[in-house]
Amino acid sequence: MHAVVLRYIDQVARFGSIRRAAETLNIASSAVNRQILKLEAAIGTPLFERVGNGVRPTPAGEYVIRHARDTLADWQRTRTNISALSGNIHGEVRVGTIPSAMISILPKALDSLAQAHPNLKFRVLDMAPSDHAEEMRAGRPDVAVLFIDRRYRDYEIVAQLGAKVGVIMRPDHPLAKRSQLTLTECSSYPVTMLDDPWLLFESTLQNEFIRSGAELNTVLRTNSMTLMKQAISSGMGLGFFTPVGFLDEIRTGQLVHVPLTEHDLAATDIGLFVHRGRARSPSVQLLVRALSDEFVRAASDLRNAPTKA
Amino acid sequence: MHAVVLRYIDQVARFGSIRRAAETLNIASSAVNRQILKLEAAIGTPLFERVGNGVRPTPAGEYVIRHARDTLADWQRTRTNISALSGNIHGEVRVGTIPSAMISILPKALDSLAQAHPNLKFRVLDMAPSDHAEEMRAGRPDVAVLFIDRRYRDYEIVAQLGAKVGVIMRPDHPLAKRSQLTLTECSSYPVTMLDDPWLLFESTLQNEFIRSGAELNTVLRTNSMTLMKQAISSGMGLGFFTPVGFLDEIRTGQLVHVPLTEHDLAATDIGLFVHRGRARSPSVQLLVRALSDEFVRAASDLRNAPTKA
DNA sequence: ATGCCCGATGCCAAAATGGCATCACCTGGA
DNA sequence: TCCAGGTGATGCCATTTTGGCATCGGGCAT
Repeated sequence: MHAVVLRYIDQVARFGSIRRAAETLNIASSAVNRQILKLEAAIGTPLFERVGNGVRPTPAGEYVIRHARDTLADWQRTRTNISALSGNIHGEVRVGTIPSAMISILPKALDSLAQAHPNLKFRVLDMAPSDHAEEMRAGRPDVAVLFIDRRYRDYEIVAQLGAKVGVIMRPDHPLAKRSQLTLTECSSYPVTMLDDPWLLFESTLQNEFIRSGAELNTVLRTNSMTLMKQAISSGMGLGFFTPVGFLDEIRTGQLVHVPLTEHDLAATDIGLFVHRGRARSPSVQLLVRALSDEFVRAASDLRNAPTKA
Repeated sequence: MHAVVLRYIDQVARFGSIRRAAETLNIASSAVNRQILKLEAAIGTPLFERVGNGVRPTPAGEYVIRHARDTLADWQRTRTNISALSGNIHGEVRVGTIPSAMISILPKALDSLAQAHPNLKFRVLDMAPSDHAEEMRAGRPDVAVLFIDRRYRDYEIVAQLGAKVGVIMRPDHPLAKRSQLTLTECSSYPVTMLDDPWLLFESTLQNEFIRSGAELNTVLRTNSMTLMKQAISSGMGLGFFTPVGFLDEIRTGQLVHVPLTEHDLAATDIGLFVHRGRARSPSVQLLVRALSDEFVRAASDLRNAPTKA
């Protein structure tokens, strides 16, 4: 369908080297080189700046590279859509999400889909929020579960969940009966912290949390969510999370969630984002529907087993 | 840059005939035919259904055709953006608009741009509102001035203007001193009507207006806005419009605008729509900025010379 | 200074594309 | 009913495009 030069410039840009791009493309470097030279001649502007040890895109090149990648990605989606016409839902859905959603909401949704559609693939992006923001701005994820940010204009929020950040603890903890808490009230008790606390909050919220966090008695610091859960369950300390990651434990009374009063933290909601242009793709629709269901279930869980009576 | 087959299938779909497409492409029909056959073989699905007197796209074909057109259009925009890097703002901006905006807002904005950027081209689409909706849904216009409709999710509303539909008349008309009017109050006086009244209103509003309009004493019915203006100015009858098309006349006191009380009609606002994905294109930005300025100016005009004291 | 890796280029083979003539088929009108 | 004029498909050939290989000249790091 598409001219080879699209793949060529994509790879060349990725490696910053014509020869290495040619290598991964299983093709002679001269062929790749010539395609680029021809394209530059056709456009009338250099697309890559020749530096000693390779090439680097010019501003014009950036445009062309983006166009090439957009085109190839759109072609991939087109193929997927065509294949879906004959009932074969396959292809890959890219999902960006916060860790909380990876614990319960996302796995349940994926599980319910995986059974019915064995050919459906998912790519879940677990990364730093700054990269999330970058991905969202670039429009790469098809679906995302993130703290609500209206600046992602290419995405529509199709569901949301009031998920105040709060304190997770055992029901027999001294603070478990409170209806709300401040960070300073927690400072007299041992707490556990995700080793990458910025994973949980938007950049504006990080600062306050980290600032207050510095005064906290952090008895455990880990990047393992599993260990974290075990530690909190065994009474090792408090945890700071939205209730979303602990729906099951809260419902069964195993753990308790008490919201924090700090306004900036409490104001955060989790949203289900769908890329506007791809919302009609069958595979995306399936996932969105499954996630919506989980959002509804989570909301009802939070209502029935409120953060504290 | 792009494989010829993109242009081929575009034209074939446009004409519903391989031979005629080949003709307009100045190429042998066999070449076009073969490209399509090859593509179908590569995808594994027929893209066109062969009917006796030509071809018709299959559902899979519709997807591919749309992809091809999107790709070519995006490539065009990419070329434009690259050219803009060297300070040469050119290219074509597609604008969809209601007639009212064509009278004052749009011409002024275009005029101010045409002087500074002689290479900038505009394509203004004047058509039935159903086609407008279709165009907007297909995401073809880059910029649009339309009655606000939140369903156009690919577009962002960057400016709006409270523009209640009302009655336009000479200041010495018996109704000119009123602060508001109903359609029935107008029925005792001669009125003028645009021959295509649906051009002015969203489909949901059309019905009421036309229904009431049937009882009006329509002394003049024309599709010429110029004649319309002359007729109202010479006292031939009332006109039903937003004030937007009559800003100059209202400001100078030549004409008067009295809003209608009918709720559905009065609730309409005019919005400046920009396609989300193309808002950053220099040419689009220029036009949006110029139109925004005109929106502001129009809003101030409406405030200073209110529809009636 | 000397390898080493880079992109550019000349030469040739291979592949893709296009043009022409022709075939088989469908459709609409005598 | 049949014929005329249209359609897409296909075989054959010329042209164009693309790719592979060897090689050149030039930066860059050791």
